[in-house]
Amino acid sequence: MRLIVARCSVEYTGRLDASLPTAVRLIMVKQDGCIAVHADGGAYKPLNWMNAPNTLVEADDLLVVTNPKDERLVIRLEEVFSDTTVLMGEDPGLTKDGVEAHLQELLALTPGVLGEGTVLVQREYPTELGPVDLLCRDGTGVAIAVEIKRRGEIDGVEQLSRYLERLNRDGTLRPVRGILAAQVIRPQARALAQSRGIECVTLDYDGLRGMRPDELRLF
Amino acid sequence: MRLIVARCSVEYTGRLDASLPTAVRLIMVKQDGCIAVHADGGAYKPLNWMNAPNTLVEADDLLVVTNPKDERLVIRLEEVFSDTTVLMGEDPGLTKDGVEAHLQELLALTPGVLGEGTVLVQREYPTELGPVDLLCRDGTGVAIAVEIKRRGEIDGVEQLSRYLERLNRDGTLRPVRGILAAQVIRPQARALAQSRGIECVTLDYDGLRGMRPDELRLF
DNA sequence: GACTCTATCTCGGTA
DNA sequence: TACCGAGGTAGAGTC
Repeated sequence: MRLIVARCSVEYTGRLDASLPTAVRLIMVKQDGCIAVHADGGAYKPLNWMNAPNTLVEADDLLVVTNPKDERLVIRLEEVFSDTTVLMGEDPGLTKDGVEAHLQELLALTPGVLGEGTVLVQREYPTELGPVDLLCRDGTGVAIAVEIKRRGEIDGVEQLSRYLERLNRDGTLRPVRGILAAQVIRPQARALAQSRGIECVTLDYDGLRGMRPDELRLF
Repeated sequence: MRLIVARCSVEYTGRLDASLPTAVRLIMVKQDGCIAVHADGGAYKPLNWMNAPNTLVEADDLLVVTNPKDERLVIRLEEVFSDTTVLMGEDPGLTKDGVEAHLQELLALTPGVLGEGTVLVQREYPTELGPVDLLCRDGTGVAIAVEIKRRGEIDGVEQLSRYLERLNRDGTLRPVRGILAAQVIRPQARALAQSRGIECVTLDYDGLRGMRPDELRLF
């Protein structure tokens, strides 16, 4: 990784046009060729950047980065305060715990929390509009489409509504109940769900984890 | 801005749990207190980060960052290769051209591209659910709600559907046509739009810019 | 503070 | 490659 601290101005042309007047900034050039220009505030977003794959040409006081999609980043260096290169090697990468996929996995193992007698039919049940997270049947045999979210918001209700509309066209499934299952559900999402006859279930991630049959046996 | 290059491991707990095994990385500590940990690949996203406002406590070989939302980032420094601080000052910030707001501006000037005789009634026409980008009337006087996007996706269709549902309750407007106008429109969005009777119009940003009356007069 | 929506979204998965 | 969906989305604007 190459770290340049310099007074510079930057122009980007591509998906839109953006320009950055002169100031002192950090320019990060990474091993894979991608570039980010950071100011001294706001952790996340670079002011300007260019992702790999791209081509970096250095000429005089200019850094010109172009990519196959005809995007172009031009950095004019006006005063370089430091320019150092560090060898870092491969990164082993991040492991995450608690994303939507884990919720789905856990809920698939314990569908009973959606109601006494509920059993799993299929995960990622396909429809024309995309896969339903879980297809279940309740204690009386009625089909349930379950949309799982970490945070239940209005989008999730819309998504489930679209699936339900499609699933209810299928005579072998109809009528299909809808359940939005999430760790927290926003009042607005709850209201919209109710107005469409969609049920809301709040999930307790640690609770679900505790109910996994394989883990129960350990204690 | 403080730049630390170090062999380190990182743990984040908060909205989820994430952990990063030992490797050499760049740790950026910015003036506003926010922190980002970068590997030597992938321009945009830090591996881990913590936005302002937060509290940084440095103790021995640990950097512990906590914020009011009970998120916590712990960086264990195992070998520090460099640790430098640079003064950068305020950044004048980025100016952009070609974002959705510009599309809206241009389309408001040339509503005719939505159909012969179409005229603008109002930009940002308010509804209970938020403002409709453009309210127009077509050549025959029928109202049109226009949702403008750079990229037309399924969310845009949902958004416009909600607006249309509200607008059609208004006797002075009803019936209201819906148009999704975007530079590119995804097939799924197009399909959903069609099933809801919403029309799709593809916009050419440079073309629109060329049609602006004030610019036409220049040539 | 809560809500809404844009984004050069990024990133990962899949067909 | 394009499409689709999740994200610790972030960030800006509004109320």
